[in-house]
Parts: sequence; structure tokens; C-alpha cells
Amino acid sequence: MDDKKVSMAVVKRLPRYYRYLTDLLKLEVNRISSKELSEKMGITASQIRQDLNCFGGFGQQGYGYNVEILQREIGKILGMQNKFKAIIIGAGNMGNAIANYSLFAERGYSIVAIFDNNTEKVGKIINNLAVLDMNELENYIKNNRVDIAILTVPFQYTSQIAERVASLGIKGIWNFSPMDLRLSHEVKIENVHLSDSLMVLGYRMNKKIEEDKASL
Amino acid sequence: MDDKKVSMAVVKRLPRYYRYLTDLLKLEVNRISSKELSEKMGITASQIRQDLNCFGGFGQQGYGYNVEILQREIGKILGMQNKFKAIIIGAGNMGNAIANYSLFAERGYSIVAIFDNNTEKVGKIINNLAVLDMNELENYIKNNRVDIAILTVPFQYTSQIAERVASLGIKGIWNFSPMDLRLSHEVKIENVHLSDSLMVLGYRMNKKIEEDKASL
DNA sequence: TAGATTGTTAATCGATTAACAATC
DNA sequence: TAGATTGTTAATCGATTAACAATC
Repeated sequence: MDDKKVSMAVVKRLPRYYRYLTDLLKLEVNRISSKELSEKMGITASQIRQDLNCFGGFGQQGYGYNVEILQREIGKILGMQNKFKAIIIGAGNMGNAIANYSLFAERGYSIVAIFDNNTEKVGKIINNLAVLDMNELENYIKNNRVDIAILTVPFQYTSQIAERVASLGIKGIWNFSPMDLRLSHEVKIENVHLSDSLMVLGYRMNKKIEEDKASL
Repeated sequence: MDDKKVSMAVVKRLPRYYRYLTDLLKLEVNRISSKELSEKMGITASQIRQDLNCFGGFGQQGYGYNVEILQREIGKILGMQNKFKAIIIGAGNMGNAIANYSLFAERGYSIVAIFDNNTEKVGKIINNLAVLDMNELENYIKNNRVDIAILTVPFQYTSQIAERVASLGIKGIWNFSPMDLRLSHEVKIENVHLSDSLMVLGYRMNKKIEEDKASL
């Protein structure tokens, strides 16, 4: 596994490769060339070969790539073998949706506990897990492996809870609050900005409206 | 509103600008320079000025930018004045979460109806909206303004439903299925790939683990 | 006016694409 | 072997940063 600096542009494409390769595997395709894959994905073959060669030569001249091997290797690069354990903090609608999303399990992530500070929610069962009280958080993390905290709490609590889980030694935070969470700690953070994505859609729709108007 | 081609890199930053400016407004800051904003956002002042000047000169030499005006202008560029109307298709956990997410309303989007094909869910009230049966879809769209379809349905139904709403004249699709939805139609599509985001987090966590191991 | 900060051009940096020798 | 396709270097393209004249 090479360690020359890999750009974020490349890293962000890896899950997409993983997805397409998984689909191909399901279709029992066991061999693919960068050209064929490029046509399916709508990117250039050159980019695919460039991207993959950041991590090593997974292909074979004259043959292409073995789908199963390539999928497994990309999985490794993405760290799937770690089988990361995640807790959800915030048992609201978004917490519920995440807890019930089976794809994460397919990708090797497991949700091991759900927390909420609302006593009415504590004890409720969500996807086979009883919601735990927030004041059991420290105790739980001390006694169980937890790698990731998924934050689906209201905006105003987010920073404070992020600090709290970071101080408990969590390695990653997946944040659903509409803020750019940043911590001094060595914790990796991914901010999911749902409304940003919706607004980009709005931009593109609006642009089309303006263009249609202009072309009258 | 200029129409020289604006790159996607710039467009994707616009909601983020909007977010920071809204926060500043709430703090009653009414003036900001590109330098101050750059420090808050962790990007260069140069980039901010470059980005904004794709759309026009919103600032004033020697002064900076008026927060309120700039926020409003970016809102316009993002098409917020359209007050887009959206329907949710799929009243499962994710549909529920989206329906209850108040931020979208703050950003000018409104959810006007929710559909599901499960008769047990039909009639259920979600955030003041009764879930409608899927076979009322055509009729509803004929009689009401609908700009966006938010798809929170299982993977296997996604393409088919996308085609269906596209043929009904919808202008945009916000897709939560883990697939790259593409249509021949003139419909704008944004695919939200939650698990891709989680896997990028996994990549970064794994990289840190490898590095820590290596530095022993 | 002097100071500050934009708008914009030019320079740099990085990412994508093209090309082709290596090789299966 | 001949054909195909990779891995990789070089060329191109685009995005970011730096610099500064314009101007509030």
C-alpha cells in the first residue's frame, strides 16, 4: 500500500469504484478493462488507471482487472477490514434513518449503540438496539469498542457532544449538523451537508429556468 | 447575473458561503472583508473574491462586503426565490427524517406531499402531511405545483420511479438511493451518497491507523 | 487625503487527459 | 506470436493563489 500523497479528489472517487465493482460482482462479471468501466461510470479510462495506480498495480496488461480482486483491494484501501464500530448520538428521525440503513452493515460498519438525552426515548428499541441514556455514554465507551460517533443531534448541542466523544478517545465523527465541525484533536471528521446538496440542485434548476427564459 | 461558465467547484462552495453569511447575520455582523471571512472558513481570501466575481461585484473597495446584501445575492444565485416545492416519495425512515428537517424550509424549500405504496403507511401523518398512495401521484402532480421529487425509496424501485416523475414534468430529483441516477430527460439530478461519505471517513481513519503503526 | 480592500490579471499549482512503451 | 490493455510519463487543462492597480 503506497504512501505517496493521494489527493482528496482521488479518495472521494474510491467509494464510487467500490460501488460499481460490487454491482459487477453481483452480475457475475469477473473481468473488466479500464475502458469498459470508464463507459459505465462516465469518466475516462485514463483517470481510472491513474487513480488505481496511486495504490498499486491491480491490473494485468492485455487482460484488464479482475473484478473480485480489485473490489477487495479498494475495500482494504477504504479500511473496511477494520470493521469499524459506530454509535449514534441522537435518536431523532435522522438517527432512526441511519440506524435502519442496511447498506452501512454491508460495507462493514456496525451500529453498536444509540444514545439520546430525552428520557422518553431512552429504552425505545431501534433496529434491535435499546436507546441508552446519554449519561451512560462514558461508561459504554469505556467498556466497549467504539470507533465512530454519528452525530444526529440538534445544531446547538453538536460542538459540545463532539468535544465529549473526542475526549473519550473516539477516532472518527460523522456529523449531520449543518456546521463545519472542527476539532483540535486527532479525530477525523466528515461533515454531511444535506441542505448544501439540495441547494446545488436548486442552483442547477434555477440556471435551467433562466436559460429557458433567455432562449425565448 | 453573469453567464460565463461557472465551474462546479465554485457552485459547490456557494451553499457554504450562504451558511457562513447567515450565521454572521444572526450575530448581527453587517460588514465583512474577504480576509476575515477566509479566516472563518479556512479558505483563501483570493478564492472568495474569485468565486464571488463569477457572479458580479458584490463588494466595495476599501470596505468589504455587506453581509446582508451578499447573503441575499448568493441566495438568488442558488435560486431560493423560486421557493421550490418538493414531494417525498418513500415514507420510510429516511423520508421521515427529510420531512421533519426544518432547515430545508429555512432555505426556502417546502415539502408539499409525501407518497408511499405501502397501504399501511398511507394516511399516516408525517409533519402535518398525510401520506398519500402512490397511485395518486399523477393526479397530485397534475393539480399542484411540484418542482422536486425527493426519492427515499428502496434501491430496486428508484430508476423506475425516477422515470415516472420525470415523465410527469418534474424539474429536479434529489436521490437518496446508492446509485448514480441518470436520465435522458432534462431533469436535474443530485445523488446523495451517504455511504460514500462514511467510507471516506473510514479511509481517513484507516490511514491514521496505518501511519500510527508505521511510526512505532 | 491616506488606508483599506476589492476586482482582476498573471503566475502557480494540481488534476485530468493523452500517448505510448512495457508486457501479459 | 499478435492483440489487448495496463502502468506511467508527458502534455494539457482547469482551479487556486498571488499580486497589484483601481477605487471607495
